[in-house]
Amino acid sequence: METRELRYFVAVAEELHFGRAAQRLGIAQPPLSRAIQQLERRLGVALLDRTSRTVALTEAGSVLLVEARAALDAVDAAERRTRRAALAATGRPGLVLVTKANASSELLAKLLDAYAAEPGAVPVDVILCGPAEQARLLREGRADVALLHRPFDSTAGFHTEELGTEGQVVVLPAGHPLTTRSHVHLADVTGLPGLPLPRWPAPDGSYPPGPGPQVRDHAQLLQLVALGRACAVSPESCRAQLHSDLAAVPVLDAPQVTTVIAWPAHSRSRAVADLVRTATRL
Amino acid sequence: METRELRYFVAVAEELHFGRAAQRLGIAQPPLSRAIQQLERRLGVALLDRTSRTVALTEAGSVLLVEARAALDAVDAAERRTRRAALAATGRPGLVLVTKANASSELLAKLLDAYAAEPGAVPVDVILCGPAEQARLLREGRADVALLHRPFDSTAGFHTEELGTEGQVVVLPAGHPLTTRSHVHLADVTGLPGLPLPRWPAPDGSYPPGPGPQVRDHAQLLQLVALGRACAVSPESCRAQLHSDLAAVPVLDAPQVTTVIAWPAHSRSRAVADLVRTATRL
DNA sequence: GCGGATCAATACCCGGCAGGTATCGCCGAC
DNA sequence: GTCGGCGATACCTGCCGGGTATTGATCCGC
Repeated sequence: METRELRYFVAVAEELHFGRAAQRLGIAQPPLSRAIQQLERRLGVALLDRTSRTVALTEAGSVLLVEARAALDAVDAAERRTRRAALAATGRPGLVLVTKANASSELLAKLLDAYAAEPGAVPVDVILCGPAEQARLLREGRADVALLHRPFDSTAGFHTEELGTEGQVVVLPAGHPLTTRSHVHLADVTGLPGLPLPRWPAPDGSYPPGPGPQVRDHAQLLQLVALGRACAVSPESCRAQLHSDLAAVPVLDAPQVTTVIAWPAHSRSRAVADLVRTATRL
Repeated sequence: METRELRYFVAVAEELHFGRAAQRLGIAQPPLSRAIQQLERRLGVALLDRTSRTVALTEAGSVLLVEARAALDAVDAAERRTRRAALAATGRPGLVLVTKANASSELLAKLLDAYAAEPGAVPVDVILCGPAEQARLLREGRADVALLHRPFDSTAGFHTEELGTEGQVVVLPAGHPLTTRSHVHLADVTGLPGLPLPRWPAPDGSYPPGPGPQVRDHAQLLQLVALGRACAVSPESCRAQLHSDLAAVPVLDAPQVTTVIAWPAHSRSRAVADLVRTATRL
């Protein structure tokens, strides 16, 4: 299978419409029809159920859609990492580290300091992004290493080392009745009147349905909490960033959050290895 | 980048010889030279240092070699999983589970029994293979789910659930002086006179240099121990398979072994999800 | 129920590119 | 110096990817 065929199939599978898919690919519709037919013939598998009016994925087709996206990601990552390696060899060999904005900032500062003190350290660019974006950047070869937080972030496809574990707290507007408690349970904070938990975007950028406000990052969320429009359950290290109008109370039965440093499974970079080693020694 | 180009590049990078690579690919040498030149031009990156007598990988080239292999694996896995999905839809929807021969057999039996009792269970084929082969089979789409053992097996690229943790024992010929001890430490069993630890094959099938005998699976290893040619440090669940001519003594400071159930990150199979759920409830 | 609209499939043509053969140019070995 | 091995170049050919025109089938409005 050639990547061209996979790209064509993904386009059709996503559009479920040969004409639109062809337009998106910048080719005419007949060659696209033919390419998909060839792909099906070579695989010996029906990928699409098509009537002359409608197109639907077969069971095998929906498997291929997922797998083809993964394979195309791998090809793109190969290209990008090769380009990065060439740059690193000739010019400025820098690392790109990606982490969630407002998360583990203390750990991050310690890590960057400790790594910078290592012999042979290279400059590290830090990218701050919304949750669930880190994995994509790392997978696409746009970043060399990431700080992820289990169980929120999936670490599938990466090598990881655990850096630390912490409990979670509920962040509330200062003066809320619960802030007098020394601790609470999850059941105490779900469904608080007027303080719903927020909705985070799914990996595809869409928001699940529900009552809470939509948030893209932690700063937004804290602002909404301060406004009395939401409450938040967050790792306790976020306490360092709370203003006086916010209060945090430990949630005893919330899952422990593990911060891990993650890098692509095939990284051959000396700098990444050094950074990881530094991180594990913190 | 097309998979054809990647395949060509991998062949040249592995052979470091255009003529032999072309032969391996079943094409003539000139088109291969041209294809690699095009690839380099499109990437804007030198991949190979070539004189008219010798070919060597550049830094970027060795990155691409690793990444290209991973990308080609992903493409092949996409093809195989699609074919499997088509078979499952039309014919006998079976699962393929792969595990190390002689490992976790009790757990495996319990898992298969429990899963078979689930409503909607499908037949499960079990593949037993040598260590480090499981990950390959799973990655290549030849198996749906695997039992892996951390820290021996890398779980990079898979979703996993932990099933249990156990200590390790040293397996010795019956009557060996150490068998009278209630426990030992790692230092006690490395470098035992005449009883070296064995050498396991690397992922590429080659053996590291060293004194111990080469083994491919656990049964071979136990046989060598019985013959007084080696000793073995293994998870304690292997005790169930020891004959009377072998003895096991706990090793206090050997790393804990965690058995995990692993499946490809993009699995959409209902049967895999059921099996995993069953496993976590054991 | 009929005509038009819509959409995938088919028919057919063209140009580019993958692949082949022949050859060159370079370099190391003897 | 000559020969042999190896990658690059030159040039040709046929296939295949892509284009336009058209058909055939289904849904929809009236």
